[in-house]
Amino acid sequence: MGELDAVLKEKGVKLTEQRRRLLEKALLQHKHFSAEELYETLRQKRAGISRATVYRTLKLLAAHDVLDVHDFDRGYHLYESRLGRHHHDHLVCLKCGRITEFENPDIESEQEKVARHYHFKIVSHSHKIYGLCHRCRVGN
Amino acid sequence: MGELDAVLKEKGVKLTEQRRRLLEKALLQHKHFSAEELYETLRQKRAGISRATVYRTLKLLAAHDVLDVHDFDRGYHLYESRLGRHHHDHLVCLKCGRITEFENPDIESEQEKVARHYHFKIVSHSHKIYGLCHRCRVGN
DNA sequence: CTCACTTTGAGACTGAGTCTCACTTTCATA
DNA sequence: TATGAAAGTGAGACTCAGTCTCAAAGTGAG
Ligand SMILES: [Zn+2]
Ligand SMILES: [Zn+2]
Ligand SMILES: [Zn+2]
Ligand SMILES: [Zn+2]
Repeated sequence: MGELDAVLKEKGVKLTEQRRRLLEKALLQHKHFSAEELYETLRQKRAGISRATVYRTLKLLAAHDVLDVHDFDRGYHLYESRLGRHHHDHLVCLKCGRITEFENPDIESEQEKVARHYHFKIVSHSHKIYGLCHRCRVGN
Repeated sequence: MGELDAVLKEKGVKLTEQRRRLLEKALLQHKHFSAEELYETLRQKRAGISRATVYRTLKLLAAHDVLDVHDFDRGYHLYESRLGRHHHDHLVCLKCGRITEFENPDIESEQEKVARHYHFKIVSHSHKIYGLCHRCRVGN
């Protein structure tokens, strides 16, 4: 966590006690998680962090590129740590909800071509493919 | 509108008076619109359609592929008619909100490769590139 | 007609996320 | 160590897009 501490300090983000406790849990989650899930986990561990702080901190971390935020049409956001990970996009199963990650350099570079064509400066992008995953296809 | 009538009938969707009035307005919008915007327009024209019916009908039309629904991180959805249009994806300006459409066959076919690789059956996809549009870059 | 089925509207309700504001913590400077 | 401005926090009120309820109205086959 010392590394993270440094990363955040560099960005001018104070690592308060609440934020440290939140990060400890958030970074352990090896998959996508929601604000409410995280809040509930922290509440049960008596971590002493309010719902407001959970939402505020997740937003802050996302703004500083420590977390990615995803909207998979569930009515709430899912978060995912970016630390030590490559950019990737997602396949979302409409039946079981399973999320599969993929990386495709050709798509990434085509995007840049598109942006160049429109004189558009890319800041981020979101590419989601919805459908049926391997397991869910079988029954169809 | 006779064509649309046929399209809907075929899908088992009754074209009631309210739905017809909603479609009349929705299909005239040549750009992306929100449910509230549409409701407000209809209300001002005294079209006699409730908010509940607007939301219900938009959902119904989206389910039958008459409309596309987009989430551009505004906290509400935008809709767009699919009738007589090609599939396209979007560039979204973070500063002025402008939405630009693009079509890129290479990205589309790479997506299919990705899906094939994961034995995933694509139903739909959403590809959004966020950043600064041509006009907004100038000031930066 | 008639009866079952569908659609509609007014307004209550939901739920993720934000805001307020009094209180606490942090930290630079004295 | 003292001090005060600035930043962070918690409880709970609030927002607001979207959904639900249920009584009333429309539709349509027989
Ligand atoms: Zn990507
Ligand atoms: Zn991911
Ligand atoms: Zn596409
Ligand atoms: Zn579009």
